[in-house]
Amino acid sequence: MPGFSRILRRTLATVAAEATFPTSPSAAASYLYKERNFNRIVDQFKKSSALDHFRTKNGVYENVVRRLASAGRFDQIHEILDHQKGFRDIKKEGFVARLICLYGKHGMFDYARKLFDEMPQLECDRTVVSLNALLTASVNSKKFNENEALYTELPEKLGIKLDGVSYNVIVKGFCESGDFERALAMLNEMEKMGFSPNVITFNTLLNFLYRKNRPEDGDRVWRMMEEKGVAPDVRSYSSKLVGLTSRKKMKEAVELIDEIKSKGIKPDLFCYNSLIKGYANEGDLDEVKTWHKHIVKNTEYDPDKATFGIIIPLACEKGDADYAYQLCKDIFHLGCLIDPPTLQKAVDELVKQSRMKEAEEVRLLGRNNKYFRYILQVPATE
DNA sequence: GTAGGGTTAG
Repeated sequence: MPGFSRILRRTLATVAAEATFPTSPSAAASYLYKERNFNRIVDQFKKSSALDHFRTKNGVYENVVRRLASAGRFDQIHEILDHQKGFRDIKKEGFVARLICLYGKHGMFDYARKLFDEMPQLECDRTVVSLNALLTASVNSKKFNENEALYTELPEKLGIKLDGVSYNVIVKGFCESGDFERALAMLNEMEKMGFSPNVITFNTLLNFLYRKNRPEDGDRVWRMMEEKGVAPDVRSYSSKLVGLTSRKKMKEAVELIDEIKSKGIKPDLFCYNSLIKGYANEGDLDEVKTWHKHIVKNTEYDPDKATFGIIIPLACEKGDADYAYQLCKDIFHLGCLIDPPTLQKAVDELVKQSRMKEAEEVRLLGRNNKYFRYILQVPATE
């Protein structure tokens, strides 16, 4: 009875976890990454927060808050973040800025604002750092347009001067709300205030424009960046690549890859995946295979979830079951994440071609995935 | 410790 033994093992593991209450910050963190029960997570998170070093581990905070948010457990997000007020770090602005951002990432702007307003009572100084965190929270909560006062009136009211970071957040806000003209106007505004747009400012704009299919405006900003003597980095180029590949300008995209290299910049997985996506959109399985091989052989990167998510559906569509099957094995060999629907497509294609043994194998790989147990359907064999 | 890419495990 495999089902029963699994339940038994899980129960024993839980008992063991409770018995060996993690007292070191990193043990506490790794417990929280693994724990699946939200009530236990919240409880354990609050206890762990008492450990000084635990509170420096932003990764666990991000992870736990994100998981709670995707389960809609916003009360519990507030519960664990509000609990942080009981520790001395709450007097440190950087720590509070982190909390403000955490609220903002999941649409909880009102909580972010409340915490910002409470900072004086918490004996925590407010500078441009926490103001920027609040601005970021309003952008991430998509409340940017409603919150113009955050960058117009609030700085003056508190005697805080905006800095370059602030302007980059404001530019992002206008991009997110689709207002390219105001985003551009903000470049002039920031220069007037003595802050030069940097590569982050330009990348924010380029990413928005090329992704939203506005290549002419993208190229305009690119020229502006060159005029200002700001050197593009790999992220600038990968935005430009998206602009080319989404318009199926594959020849230019490949040339751009060479240009990147000639500048001494290493194209990263984002670049290669966008190239592969372009070829996949054209249904060109041969080119997709070529670039997949290129990643494996000539770069330091491993194909990732995004790569497989593009290639497997195409391989299935083209009826190349061998390739799809090989890719599925690669996923588990690399221990990488994959969307269940993608994997299901591979199973379906194998079944369609009556390759039941391989279909079953992929199904089992899905079930034993180290990150997640996928329940994949494969018709029972007679 | 606040700013830029595509996802993210209930």
